[in-house]
Order: sequence, then C-alpha cells, then structure tokens
Amino acid sequence: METKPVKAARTQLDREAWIKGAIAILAEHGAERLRVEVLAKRLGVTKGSFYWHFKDRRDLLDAVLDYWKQGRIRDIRKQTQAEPGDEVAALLHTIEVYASARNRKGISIEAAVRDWARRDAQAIAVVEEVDAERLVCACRLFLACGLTREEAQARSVMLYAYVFGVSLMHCGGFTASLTSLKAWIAERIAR
Amino acid sequence: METKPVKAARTQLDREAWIKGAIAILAEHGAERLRVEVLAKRLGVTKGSFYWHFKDRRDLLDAVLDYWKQGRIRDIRKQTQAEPGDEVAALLHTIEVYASARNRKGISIEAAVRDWARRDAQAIAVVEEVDAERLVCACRLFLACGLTREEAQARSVMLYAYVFGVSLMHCGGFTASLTSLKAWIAERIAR
DNA sequence: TTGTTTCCATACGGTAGGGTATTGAATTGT
DNA sequence: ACAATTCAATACCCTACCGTATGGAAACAA
Repeated sequence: METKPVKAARTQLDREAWIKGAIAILAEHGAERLRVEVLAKRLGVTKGSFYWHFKDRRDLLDAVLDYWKQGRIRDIRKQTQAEPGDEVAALLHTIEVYASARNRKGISIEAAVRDWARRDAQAIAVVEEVDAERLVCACRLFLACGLTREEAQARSVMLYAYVFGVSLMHCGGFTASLTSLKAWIAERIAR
Repeated sequence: METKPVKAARTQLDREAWIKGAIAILAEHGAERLRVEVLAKRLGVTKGSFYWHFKDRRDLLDAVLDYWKQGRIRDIRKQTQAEPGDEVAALLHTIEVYASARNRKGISIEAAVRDWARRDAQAIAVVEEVDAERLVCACRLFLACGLTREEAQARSVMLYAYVFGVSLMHCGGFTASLTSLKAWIAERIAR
C-alpha cells in the first residue's frame, strides 16, 4: 500500500525523475517527511545515487519548489485565457478544478507546499509568486466582466482563499448537500 | 531566538504545562516536529519527566488534540451567541477574529492542526468535530437573519473556507489595498 | 522519624536519517 | 580496444529521537 519500489524497466534516473518522486512523497507525507533515503528506496536505488544528482537535501527541495512553480504558472495561464464572453465560465472552471475529486493529487501538493511555506523562506517566495500570478489572471477575467478594479481584486482574493480553504475543511455534517452548496458558493463568487 | 528554556521560578510541571508547551511547538514547527526531547528542553527538564506524565509521544499528541478541541468549541459558542439583531455583527466579528494580527498564535495552531489532519486519523476526527460545531453555530446566525436553510449552510461553509484559506495565502501584490479588500469580502459573505 | 509518593536526572539501547568516501559497473567517445 | 564519463552500491560516521530502567531528591504521610 506504500513505498512500492518502482523496479520497472529502469533506465537511468535523471534529475527530473528524482523530482517527480519527491513530489509524490511531498503530496503523501509533506515536506518534513521528504527524506532522501526514503525517496531513494521508492525509486529502487540507494542514496549513493542521490548525491550524484543533488548537492544535498536542500538542493532537492529547491528543485521541487521550482518545478512546482513552473507547472503552476503554466496551468494558470492556460486556464485563464478565455474568449470574450466566456470569462465567467473560465472562473467557474477554475473553482471547479480545485474542488474536483480527479485532482486530488494536485490539491495534496498544493496543501503540502502551502504548509511548507509557513516555515521555509524559499517556499514562501515560490508561493508568493504563484499566488501573484493567480490573482493577476483572475483579476483580468473579472475586469473583463466589467467589474471595478477594486471589486475584481476582492473577488480574486475571495476566490482563491475559498478554494484553498474548502480543500482543508471537514464538513461532515453537510456532506449530503455539499455538492449543491459548493455550486451555490461558486456562483456567488464568480458571478 | 528559539528554544529558550523557560527556567523561570519553576514549580512542578503538571500535564497541562506539558500540553501548553507542546501547543507552542505545534504552532511554531508543526506536529511533525513536536518531539518529546525538544519539548522537555524547552520546559527546562529532561524527558525522564515526560514519561512520568505521559505514556508515550502519542499520548501527548492525543492530549493536545483534545485540549485544542475543548478550547475551540468553548470559543465558538461564546463568539456566536448574539442578541436578536446582532447576528450580522457576530458573523463579521467571527471573520475578523481569524484575520486579526493579534490572533497570530491561534491561527498558527489552527493551520498546524489542519495540516496534521491530512495524515493523522485522530486529528481528522477532532477537526471534524470542531468544524461541525463551527458550521452549526454560523448556520444558526444566518438562519436568524432570515436566510433559507440552504443558503445559510452555503454561507457558513463559504465563511470558514474563506477565513482558513486567506490565512495561508500570500497576496503580496495586493498588499496595499488588502485591508479594504478583506472588508469588502467580509460584507459579501456575511450580509 | 521513616516510609511513601511525586517528579525529575542519568544512562542506555535502538532506529532513522544526512552526508562522505570509495568502489564498481555500464555507457559513451575516440 | 580502451579511456573517460555516468550512475549506482557499500560502508562509514554522526546526530536526532523514542522509549526504558534505575536512582535520587523533595514533599507528604504515618
């Protein structure tokens, strides 16, 4: 159920393979438990290999952060480009992406990075960059809907605060109607 | 700057003193780094003492969770009792509490527990109980404002998702107007 | 006074993990 | 073919912890 050494038809490992493995552990166990020996075991090698690709553990962590940042910014730009008239749909889609069950992995990574950013300076910097990109892109969509700059900014902050917040809530009592509740909320934020 | 052994005029340590120290570490470094030797050093004793008060580390963690749960539920009930007509004020006050700079400690603990609840079963259970209490209390206020049950539930979820989410965002670009943005958002959620 | 209880210190064994040094094997270049 | 490069295994050392065993000192009780 865990730590399955992916002994598959292995070619050599490159830096990116290590980073992807690291992100998997990050999502499952958090940055604190992202250890090089554990990661090596998961990749089916020993840490002797790790220290050929990376200077030390910190080097890996920085690489993970950078990799994540690039991916986020790419996705955000893609999600928020909308034909005139489709802006609300793009906003609703953005909200839906973060609530979607098929995006569990991405949400786990997001949560892990954000928690990481509560203590690590480098993680803070990366999260700030990604958040800035998100807010700018969402803001552009709201402006295209004819809102004032102030309201567009406020709604952008509200949108992302909501999607991040709801991902770490445990609303067991409301589970029955949760889907329709979320739809109601999305409408109130985006429209 | 850290790990200052509080060697103050020490009486004996009781269970609660250990729990309070543990919560301080939890807020600063997260549950993962809440270690008994570190905690003991912070309290100016050795772990020999710890294992007199607690069976093991897990025993401490459970005690911390229970202590936090009781405190949260007490505060929530206090914050959400409002005279008829003051419901909106109570809701706005609730939002403000979680955004307040003078509540940094409480917010740190909240974030640490929520991250903890992404892996630990006991933490999940506690967060579920606390969230349920929060949602019920907020819902009651919204209902008193004359909203439908559906809308009251949706707004409650939105309220708490927002306050938790905004606490872990890094909206550097919008810092200038952030205060007024938050006020706008609070109005839109509570009114 | 003399147990007894309470709280803490010391010492110990055990595991996990970071980082280094060295060797070895496979691939690639010439 | 053979040297250089690339990637990985092994063997170490060292630190941080968890948990236990045991002893000691102070407070309290008889």
